[in-house]
Amino acid sequence: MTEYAFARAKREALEAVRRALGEPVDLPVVLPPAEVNADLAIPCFPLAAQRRKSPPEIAGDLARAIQPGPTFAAAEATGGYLNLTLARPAFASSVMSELIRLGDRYGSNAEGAGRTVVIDFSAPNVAKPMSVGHLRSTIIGAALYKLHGFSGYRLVGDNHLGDWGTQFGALLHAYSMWLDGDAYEQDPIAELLRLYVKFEEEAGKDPSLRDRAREWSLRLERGDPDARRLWEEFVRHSMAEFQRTYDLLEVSFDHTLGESFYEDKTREVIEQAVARGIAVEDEGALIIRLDNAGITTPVLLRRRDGATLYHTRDLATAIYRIRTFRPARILYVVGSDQRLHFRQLFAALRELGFGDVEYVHVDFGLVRLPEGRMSTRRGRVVFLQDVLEEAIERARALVDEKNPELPDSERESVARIVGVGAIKYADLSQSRIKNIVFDWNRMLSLEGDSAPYLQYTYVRARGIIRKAGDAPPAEPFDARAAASAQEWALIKHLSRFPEAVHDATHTYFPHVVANYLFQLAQLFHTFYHEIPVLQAEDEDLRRSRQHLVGGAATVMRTGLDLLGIRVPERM
RNA sequence: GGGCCCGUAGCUCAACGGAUAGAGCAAAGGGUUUCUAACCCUUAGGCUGGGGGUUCGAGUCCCUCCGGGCCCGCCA
Repeated sequence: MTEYAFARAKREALEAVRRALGEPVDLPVVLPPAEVNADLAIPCFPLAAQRRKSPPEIAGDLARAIQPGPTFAAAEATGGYLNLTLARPAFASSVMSELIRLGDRYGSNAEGAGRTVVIDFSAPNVAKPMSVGHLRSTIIGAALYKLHGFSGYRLVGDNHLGDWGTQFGALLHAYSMWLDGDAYEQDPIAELLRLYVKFEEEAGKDPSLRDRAREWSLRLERGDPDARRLWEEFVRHSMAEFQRTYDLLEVSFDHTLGESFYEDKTREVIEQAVARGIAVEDEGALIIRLDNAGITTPVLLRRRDGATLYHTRDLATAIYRIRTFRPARILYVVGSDQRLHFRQLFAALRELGFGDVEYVHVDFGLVRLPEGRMSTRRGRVVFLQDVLEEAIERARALVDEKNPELPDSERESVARIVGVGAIKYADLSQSRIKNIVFDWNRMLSLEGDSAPYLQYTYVRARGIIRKAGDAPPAEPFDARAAASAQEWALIKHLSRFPEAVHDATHTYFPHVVANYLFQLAQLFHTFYHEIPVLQAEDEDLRRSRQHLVGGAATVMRTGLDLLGIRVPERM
């Protein structure tokens, strides 16, 4: 497997220290703060106690022991830190040739080779429009999908539609009572939403409606043709509606196997649990106790009335995935309000003998409105489609203003790329753990720390390359193109892209990549402002700077692609 | 009542246990005859919710209190 220049430098730094000490110590290798004139630093404090020497003494000894060589040009001690300065020409040239050689594969690795990851994401509920709440799972899941692909995993993206359960009983009943045929004809999902809200209102006044809903629910489960036909119609209408949103988001799935797909697979789960002796009757229901795993709330496999529950279906789903895809890892990109549910699910799977799969609940905070939690039932909800359309509209207004000379069709496509990118970036640029209070202006921001800022970086870089006529990259890389602070900072940052990708994949935090790219954008804009490329003093320098610009463009495009964000050539 | 998560500049957020905690927005000022100003450069802004502890070193780990969010067998 390839070791990138930055990782190699860190490894060599440690090895140099080990050689100097004559023993295999393990120390952190960190980046010195900006005001320190060095490229890597090793804190020597942990060595002090055992050696009965002060950290500055040890750092000083090490600095003297490490002679300038092909990797490090200088070593010096500042306080308890050993500060190392990279040999610029060699390092710059390594980074640049990696970039040329790998192109848009730069940053990728083969860690996942031969392993399969199943990613369960998006999973909207049928018969309801997607709200901005569903955006998170969809976008975080899509990013993790690409990130794992970049690490060589075989990928299975599965949209686990909420197309089953008691809510369909309510909907079927409401449909039978209050359907407005014309409205349904016009916009089926809007009418189904109205029916759902209506049912909740009426059931609040007359609880016996819940019994009607249960009856419909039972008819559906038993395969009653009328109930079944309507349900299939609801699913079909919903899928068509979802597809419009997925098209805009440019998200796709390898499978869309909703909960209903597993309905006939729950019996085997129950039998297996009973056979293994882990399922027990309790108050008429069938449960799995998880006290051994430190979980006091048991999993419910079967209700008193014989119906299965979502836990049962989730178990059947996991088992089906394990048998069908043989995954090393299954990711569930689902909100943190379901943490307990997944702890239970994973513990139950281990009890059932499926313990050799790595299960991860990639949880994220809720999207709330300023006035409180979103509630479809109470009409307090922001629809995803509306947000996307508004974003594209705002982006279009801006393109029209900034670049009226672009052809109409290009302005349209730029508006889409920028608008949708802004939405995705607003979500992916912050840690997924925290709750988000939805704010139109914040989510649709097109300046500062936002997708367009990063896209504009690419556009500027591409502008230079285009004007230069796409000349082949300069090799060897001219050392003078790493001489200024701006150039050197940019090169060093480019060298850290593989690490950012790696960290994001391992922690399931796409924002690590987003933050990396934002920094890249800042460094590039500063570079762009102060370092002439096309007007460089001579041909060698010009071509090497051009090469650097090209590398920044490639990394920006690759990184944004991993986040599911596209780049325009002009904007 | 029990459990989990969050609390960092006015606002929204970053920060593998490492040096003087950084950005964006908002505020004040400056920059375009030179590769796209959706940009760049200044300035100002902090007891990292409070209090204890562990560590050479804590925004980060542990305990506790306060504030907010979420969850706690017959919904998903």
